[in-house]
Amino acid sequence: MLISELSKRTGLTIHTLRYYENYGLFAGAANDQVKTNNYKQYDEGLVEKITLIKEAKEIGFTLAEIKVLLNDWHSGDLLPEKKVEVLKVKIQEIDSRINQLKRVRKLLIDGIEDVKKGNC
Amino acid sequence: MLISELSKRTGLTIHTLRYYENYGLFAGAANDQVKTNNYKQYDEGLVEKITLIKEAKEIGFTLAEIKVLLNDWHSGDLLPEKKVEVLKVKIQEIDSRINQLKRVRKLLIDGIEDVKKGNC
DNA sequence: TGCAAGTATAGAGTATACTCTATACTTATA
DNA sequence: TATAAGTATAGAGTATACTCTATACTTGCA
Repeated sequence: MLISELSKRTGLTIHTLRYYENYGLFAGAANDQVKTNNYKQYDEGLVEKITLIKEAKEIGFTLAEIKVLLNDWHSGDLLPEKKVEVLKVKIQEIDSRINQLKRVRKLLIDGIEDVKKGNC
Repeated sequence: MLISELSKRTGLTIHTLRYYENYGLFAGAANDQVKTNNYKQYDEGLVEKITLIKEAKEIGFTLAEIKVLLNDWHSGDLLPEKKVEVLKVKIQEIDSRINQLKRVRKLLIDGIEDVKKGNC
């Protein structure tokens, strides 16, 4: 598909997609058969990949972190044990974020109690 | 206390503290008795307040959101019911963040299974 | 064929949140 | 009393992640 369809499918603007492509998060490829233009084709699988990028960003990973993760993942030279390890580290990061959110959640719950008791 | 101590107590640099103060997240006050300088005094309670700011930032709230929250909180004209409501909204935001993290966590767990099964 | 719409590339501009520098004044200490 | 360290203010610079503009070429459709 061309970039405008990729944009529709992912909900990201063409500008953002081009920014991500230049950043190195993914790549389209011009069709060698077509000599008249340099239009890039993006394949189906990218939709899921970009959805993952969006999700990772929303939970607080930076583009730099996401890039490393994706590149490690797709470089053939990462052994299965290494892949499992990479995932486990990310899971730990997520767990500590969840715990931090729970701590703040508790502070807010306590805040409600305080307000109800007229303590503030 | 003066700004350098506030910096030590909160772990934020003097620059960052001044940035936050200019941004309107809190304020120190010069001592009227002292005419020779304009050094600002920051009181004890600020340490906790700034710790809260740090925590809120880490879980993804922007300075703008934090400012609104703090200002609402300390403006006398917020009724207790309103305060409870503000807190409940923030708790919901935290809950949806936790759920998003759990979704991604599950993706990663599935990823480990896939690697172990040799699916990728 | 004309022309609107799509694509590519390069580069400028923006928002957020710092981070650093310069300048000037004040305080503490050897 | 010099001088190093601390403080205040203003403003410039930086990093991240876009977002927009300009330019030029290509394609699709009336």
